[in-house]
Amino acid sequence: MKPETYNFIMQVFELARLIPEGRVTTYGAIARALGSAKSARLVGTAMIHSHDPIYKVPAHRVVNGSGLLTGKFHFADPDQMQRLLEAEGIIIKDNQVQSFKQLFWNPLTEL
DNA sequence: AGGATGACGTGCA
DNA sequence: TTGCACGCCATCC
Repeated sequence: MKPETYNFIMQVFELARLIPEGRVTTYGAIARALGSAKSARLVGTAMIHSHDPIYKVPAHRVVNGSGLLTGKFHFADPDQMQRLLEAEGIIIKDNQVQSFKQLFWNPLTEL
């Protein structure tokens, strides 16, 4: 893996760790916060590497722009993402975060 | 080396 | 409002 990419992934991880409990953010928001607005997909790609617990990344708090749990199948157990969110008080229905707009944490305006 | 793929987002019908 | 096509760019095959 290229050094710059590794850096990018590290930045994604660091930002993701700042997401407050009970709040969620999106791949696009993280991409913009890191200055790569057009690379939202890379954030998703980066999150795949977050499965390792040494990174301590709350990957479950990152959803797509519609508040959908698109990455749930990348967890050890597909239901884990929803359970983790519900454990933080977030309501999930049909793979979608309820009151997403209120729970959304914008790294640009709230950091 | 080159094409397909994807934890995305936006625009348009 | 819902669905689909297209742009992005690192990774995978």
